[in-house]
Amino acid sequence: MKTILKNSGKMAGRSVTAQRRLLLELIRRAKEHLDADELFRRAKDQEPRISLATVYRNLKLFKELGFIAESNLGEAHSHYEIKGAREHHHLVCLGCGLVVEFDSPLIAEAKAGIQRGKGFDIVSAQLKMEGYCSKCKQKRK
Amino acid sequence: MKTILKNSGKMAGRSVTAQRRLLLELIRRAKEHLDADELFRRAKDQEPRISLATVYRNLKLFKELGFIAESNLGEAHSHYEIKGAREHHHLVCLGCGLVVEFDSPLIAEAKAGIQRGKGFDIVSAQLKMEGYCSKCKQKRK
DNA sequence: ATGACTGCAAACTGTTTGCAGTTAA
DNA sequence: TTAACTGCAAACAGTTTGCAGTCAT
Repeated sequence: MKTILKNSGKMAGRSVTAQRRLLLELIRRAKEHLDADELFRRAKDQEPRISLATVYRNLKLFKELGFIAESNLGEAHSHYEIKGAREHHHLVCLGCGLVVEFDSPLIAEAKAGIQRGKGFDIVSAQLKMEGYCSKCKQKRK
Repeated sequence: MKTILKNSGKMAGRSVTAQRRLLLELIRRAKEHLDADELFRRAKDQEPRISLATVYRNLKLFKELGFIAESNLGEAHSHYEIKGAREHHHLVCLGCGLVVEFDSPLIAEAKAGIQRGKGFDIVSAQLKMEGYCSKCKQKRK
């Protein structure tokens, strides 16, 4: 975690604190997408004095620095995850809340097209599809 | 608006109230995406006694019935719009907040692929891209 | 007539902020 | 040393809910 903090040219003027190391480490380790509250709970296990405000402040910072990605999966609150090499997208079941990740080369293609067509410099693309999974599809009939 | 309310098979058990007619009409008329508060403000012009709670309750209902689509464009609150024939997507500028709508046949293609591959019954697909518009691209250098 | 709907105010949830003390550089 | 960061508590914005009265059917 030190690596990611130290290596980024954008980290200029930002301190590497114990809280930041811990939070980034927890986000990296997490298999699923974490929300702020879950991250807070996990952080508190190891550092009981950490505050929720610090979690929010640093999530915001990590996002600005491009370390993590934010996604709004239907619910009221946001989820976060480490920005990996491959961009992936979300398929959410409206019946049971199941979230499936997928990737599609078509999205990258669309991105390139839009970039060219609209003169935008695109930083991230996020596709969210909603529907019913095979199980819930049955029940609805 | 009566039409949309009356014709839907799913409208069973739901009353057609003046507030619902008004809200749906306002959403339909709006060119841009409305948020709950803006919709409330517009509704109040014509029906001063309407409450914000009613706006929220009905937005939720309209969404359940499939009349409108919800989108989270980076900000804290949601935006709504009538579900039209053609699905469109959003390109948001991180610099100035500009929102551009676009459509891409590739998305429909991706949808079909996922539907086949994952056994999902897909109801909606929403692609959000973030980046910097040509103007903001300049300023950042 | 009666269940669905509304307005109102109060409650809640997720997130942000002011401040005084602490820490990384 | 000092600007950046933290914890705490209080403030906020957006949204939801309980209740008593009103309206659509």
